[in-house]
Amino acid sequence: MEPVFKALADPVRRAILDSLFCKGGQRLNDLIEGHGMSRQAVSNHLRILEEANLVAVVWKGREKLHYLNPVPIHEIATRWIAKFQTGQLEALSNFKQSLESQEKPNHE
Amino acid sequence: MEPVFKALADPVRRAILDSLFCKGGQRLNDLIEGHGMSRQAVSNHLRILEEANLVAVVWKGREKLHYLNPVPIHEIATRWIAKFQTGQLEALSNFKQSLESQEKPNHE
DNA sequence: TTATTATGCAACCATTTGATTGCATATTGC
DNA sequence: GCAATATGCAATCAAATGGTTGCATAATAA
Repeated sequence: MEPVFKALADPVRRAILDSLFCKGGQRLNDLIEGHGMSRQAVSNHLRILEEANLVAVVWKGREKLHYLNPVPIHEIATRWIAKFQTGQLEALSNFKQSLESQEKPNHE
Repeated sequence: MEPVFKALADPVRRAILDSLFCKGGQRLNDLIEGHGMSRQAVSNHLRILEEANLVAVVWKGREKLHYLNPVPIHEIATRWIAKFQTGQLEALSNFKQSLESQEKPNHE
């Protein structure tokens, strides 16, 4: 889970995921276009995405085809974010309670 | 949105969010316990969480009370993650298609 | 075979990040 | 007022990050 959060923290990597979402099976050279950076820079980002299992690769001869793997994102959504969603009312309740008592502090 | 992703990338900050989810209104000194780091280190993390609007604060005298704000997490879920969820079948389709044609490359 | 294409690996560098320490400010309680 | 408490600000430093360049390897194409 940790590598997924780290991988998603970079806007270039999120853009790569967007690109792979729209069109799967792109090669490294395909993904370079539109990011204004060197091949190695994009390659490094792809490595981080692969290590987080966000991108799956298929070698076809000398070409490395990249595909978005949506599973880790789904897990973030269900295992981590969902927790805060269900508790949303409770958290807001905590917050509002404090606002109400804000004007008379230390009234014990 | 960018500051939210950055803020969520650090495990200490996610632990702080967990703690505030369980118990809202904690002070800085409360949040220090259990992380094994200095007050300033926790304070820096809290600043990043505040800048990402993930944590709301209420001053009460000399005490700064911290509350989880679940809204940015909800926005990540609906505006960013949801996109990949709806396209999950399509992404998997892309991936499987490539696996099927993997054994006979360059057959055009 | 030879040139071209697609990619990986390694070294290097600048910037950012995460943490610590020391000092300053403001509020509370005696 | 004065000590203790709660926090912020600034300087410093090590480590991680993001990028570039140069060279190496492997597969395709002429």
